[in-house]
Amino acid sequence: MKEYNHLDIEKKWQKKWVTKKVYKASNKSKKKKYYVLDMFPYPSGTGLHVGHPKGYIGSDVFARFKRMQGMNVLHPMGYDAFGLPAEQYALEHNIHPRKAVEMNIKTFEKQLHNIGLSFDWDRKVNTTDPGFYKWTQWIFLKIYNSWYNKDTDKAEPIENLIKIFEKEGSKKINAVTDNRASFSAEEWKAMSDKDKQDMLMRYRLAYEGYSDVNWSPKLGTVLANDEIVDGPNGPVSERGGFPVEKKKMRQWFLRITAYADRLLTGLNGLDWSEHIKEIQRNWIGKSDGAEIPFKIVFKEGKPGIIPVFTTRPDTLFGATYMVLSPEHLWVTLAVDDDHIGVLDNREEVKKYIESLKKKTREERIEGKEKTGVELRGIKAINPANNEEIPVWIADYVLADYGTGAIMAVPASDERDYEFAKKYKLPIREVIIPKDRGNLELPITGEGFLINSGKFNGLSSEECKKSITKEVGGKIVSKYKMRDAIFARQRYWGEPIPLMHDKNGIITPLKEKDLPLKLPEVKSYMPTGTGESPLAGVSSWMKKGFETNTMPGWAGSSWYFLRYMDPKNKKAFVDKSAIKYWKNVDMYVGGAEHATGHLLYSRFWHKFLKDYGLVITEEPFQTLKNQGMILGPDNRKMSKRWGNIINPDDVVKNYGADTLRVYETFMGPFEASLPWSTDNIIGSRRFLDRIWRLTERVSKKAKSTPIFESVLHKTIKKVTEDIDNFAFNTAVSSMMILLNEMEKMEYVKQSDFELFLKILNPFAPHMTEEIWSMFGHKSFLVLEAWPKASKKKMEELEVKFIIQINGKVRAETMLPKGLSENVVLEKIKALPDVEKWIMEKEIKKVIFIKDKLVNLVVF
RNA sequence: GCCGGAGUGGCGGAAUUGGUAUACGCGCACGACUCAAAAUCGUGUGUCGCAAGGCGUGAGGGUUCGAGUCCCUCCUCCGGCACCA
Repeated sequence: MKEYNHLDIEKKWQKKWVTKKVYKASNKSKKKKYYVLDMFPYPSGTGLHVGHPKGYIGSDVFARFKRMQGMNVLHPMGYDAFGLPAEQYALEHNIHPRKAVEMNIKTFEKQLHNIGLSFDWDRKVNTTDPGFYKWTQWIFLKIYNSWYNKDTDKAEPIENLIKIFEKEGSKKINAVTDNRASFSAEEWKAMSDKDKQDMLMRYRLAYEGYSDVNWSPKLGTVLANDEIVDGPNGPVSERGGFPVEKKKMRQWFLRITAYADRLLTGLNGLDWSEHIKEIQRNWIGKSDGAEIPFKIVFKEGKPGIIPVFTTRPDTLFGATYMVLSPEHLWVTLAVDDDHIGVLDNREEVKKYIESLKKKTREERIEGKEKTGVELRGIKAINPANNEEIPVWIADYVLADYGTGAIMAVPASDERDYEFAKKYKLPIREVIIPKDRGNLELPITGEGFLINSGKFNGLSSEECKKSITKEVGGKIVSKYKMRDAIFARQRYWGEPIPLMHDKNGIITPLKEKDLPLKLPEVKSYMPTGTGESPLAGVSSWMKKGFETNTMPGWAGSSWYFLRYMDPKNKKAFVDKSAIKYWKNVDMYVGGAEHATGHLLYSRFWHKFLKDYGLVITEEPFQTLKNQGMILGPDNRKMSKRWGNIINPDDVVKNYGADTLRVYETFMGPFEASLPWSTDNIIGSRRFLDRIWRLTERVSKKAKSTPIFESVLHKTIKKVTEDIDNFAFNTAVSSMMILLNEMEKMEYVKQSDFELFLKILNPFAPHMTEEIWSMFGHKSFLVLEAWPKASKKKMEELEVKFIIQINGKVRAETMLPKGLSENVVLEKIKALPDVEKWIMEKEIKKVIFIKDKLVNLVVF
C-alpha cells in the first residue's frame, strides 16, 4: 500500500484545483448564491501564526459544504493594506510601504495556499491598488455631497438642500446638523461663497471641523475612540501602546450619528452573537429622555433660554441647581471680553476654564473628584415652579453629550449628590407639591414622592411625558456615539479627493479625475507636528490637494462589495452583480472589530442603500467570531513570549489536512483555546487510520442495516453541525463512524465514499486523493453533498433506560414502538430491576416511548 | 459601578424540548507485536469502597418521578462600557 505522504498529496491537489479553477464563482449562474466571507487581513509582515487561519479554516469548511450542496459560492480573499500596521512595519524596516505590502502579501498568500483554502483568487482585492481606492474615494465624495433628511430618513444629495435654501431658507429643514442657526432664502442668497460653504459644512455627511482629538505624538497621528485602550498611565493607542492626548485639530468627520437609530434597530434582525450586538448597542448608547427649557436671567438685560437634557423629567421638582459644561457656547460667550459685566466672577470662571484646558484627558478622568465654579450674576428659572436656582459650570458635564447642560437633582442622581455635598448646594426630596407648581398634572391626592415610586395614578412614563409637555420641553433621544474622525496625518492611506484654494473654498474632484493617486515622496515618515507628510510635497500643495489621508477603515468599509465585481472600471460594482449577490450571507472574523469595522461597514452600507447602490439594509446577515488560539502556555501568541506556532511547520510535519482537522476539532469555533502540541497527534492519527482503512474497502463488500444506520446518522449530524459552525462535534461524530468501520472486516465502497464526501470539507486533499485512487475522474470537491436517508437511519431495536426513583438501575434493548404495558412486563422480569422493586409498591410509572421508564417505589 | 458571557475528569471538551453526566480526542496504566525502541493494535481510566453500594457538573438552597440543563442567593473568571445626566 502507498504511504500517506501528505506533502506530495497536498501539493498535487492544490495545483490541480488552481489550474482547473474549481473554486471560481460565477456572476451568471442560475444556482442559488451563497456569499461566505472572511475578514480580509492586514498583511503585517510577521506572517501568519496558527491562530490566524482558525477563522479561515472554519469559513472554508462552510464554503466547501455550501458548494457541495449545489450553491454558487462566492468565497474570496483580499488585503487591507493601507493604514497604520502596514506603515509601522515599513518604518521599522526602512522600506517603502508599497514594497513592504507587496512582500508581505506574497508571504501571506503562500501560507494561505498551503492550507488548501478554497478561495476564488481571481477576485482578489487590495485596498492600496488605485483601481480599488478610486472607488473608495468615489464613495467618500458621495458622502461628502450628501446631507441627512430626517423627514425621509435618508441621505440625499446636497444639491437638494441648496435648492431648499434658495427657495425657503433653513427654517423648514429637518436635517441632522450641528447648526442651530436659521436663515431665510434672502439671507442665504446674500451670503458669500465661503459663508455658504461653512453653512453647508454643518449638514454634509462628511464635514470638516475642529475638535479635540486623540492625538498620539509617537505615532504622529490622530486616532478614533475605538483605536484607543486604557493603559496603566492613561489612554494609549491600541496598536503599539503609545500614549494618547487631547489636541484641537482640523479634521474630517463622517456624520455616522445621523445613522445612530438605524444602526441600533438594524441589529435586531441580524444573526450575530448577542455579545457583539450588545457591544454595538452600548457603543451607540441610546438614552430616551427630554429636553427641558430653562429660562436664564441676568441682573439686567434680556433673559435667554438654555435647554437641558434629562432622562428623568419627572424629577424636575427636585432640581436645585443647573450645571453647564465648561465648553458650553453660553459660557464661552459669557467670559468673552465683549461681555464684561455679565458675570460677577468672570476672572474666577476664566481661571477655572483655563485650568481644565491644561489637564490632559487622563488627568480629568483619573482625578474623578468633580470640580466646578458658580456663574455668579446669572440664575436659571425652574419652569415647573418658577424657582430661581444657581447656575454652575463643572467638569462632570460633558460638552458633546445631550445639550451640554443639565438640571441637577441631587436627591436622585449620585453625581449631582456628590457635587452638591462638596459645594454645599441644597438637596431636596423629589416631591411634586400639593399645588403642583405651575402644572396641571392629572394627579389626585396630596402630592407624592417620585423616588418612592408613588405616582398616584400616573405611571412613571406618563408622568415624564406630562411634565415635559407642560413645561414646553420635547421628548428626545440622545446617543453616546460620536461622529467618526475620518482623517489621518499619515502618508499611507487613500488621499482625500478634495482641493482647497487660497480663499479656503473646497472643490471636490470630478469622477473622471479619480483616482487621486498617492504621490511618491522622499519621506513618508510622520512629521510629528500634526501635518501629514503630503504637506511636504510641493506638486501636491500647488494643486491644493487635501493633505490628510483616509483612516484604515475606509477601504474595509466596502471591500466586500468589490469582490462581487472586482475588475469593473466603470462602476464600484455593476448593478447586476449587486442584484445577484446582494450581501454577505456568512461573515467570519474576530470579535475585536465590534465597534470599528463592523459598525463602519454597516454605516456605509446604509448610506449606499439610501442611494439605491446596494439593495439590502445590512451588509452581513450572519456573523461568526472565531476564538483566538493561544500559545501552549495559555498566553496570547506573541514574539514577546516566544510561544508562536508557525502553520508552515505544522503543514510540513503533519499536513494541511491535519491542521484543518485539529483546528476544527479542538473546541467550539468561538472559544479561545491554547494550542496543544500533544493533541494535534490525535487528528493526524484519525487521518492515518482512514488511509489504512482504504485497504479494506471493497466494492463487493456488503453493508449491514446497523452500520447503515450509524453512517446515515453521521451524515445527518455532520450536515447539521457544519450549518451551526459546530465543527468540533462534526469531527467527533466522524471519528465515531471510523471506529465502527474499523470493527468491520470489509467496508462497502459506496458507504465509504459517502464518508469521504462528508469529510472532504475538513480534509480536502486526502479525501480527494482516495477518491481518485478509487478510479474516479471527477473532483471530489465538486461532488454533491450526500443526503441522510431517513429509512436507513431507522432502528429496529432501541435502548431503554430503566430508573428506580430517578436513579439509573438497568438498561435493556427492546423492539421499537412497544407500549407502556408491554415494556413494563418485560422489564419487571429483569434481575437488575427485580431486586429493586421486590416487596415494594410501584406508586407511579413515568414512561417515555422508546427511551426511558422510571418506577417510583416505596 | 453598569451590561454581556462562562464555570463539567489529569487536559481540550460532549450532552435536542429536564431523561444513561464525562461522547470524541489527548495523556496515563497494563497487555500484544519487537532482540529492543518507535509506530501500530487491544484493554482499562470521575471519586470512595474488597464488594453491595454511596458521592459526584463553582458553593448553598428550591421546583420535579428525574436537574449540568429550570428558579433563588452567592463565589470566581473572561469580555465590553465607564462622570453619557
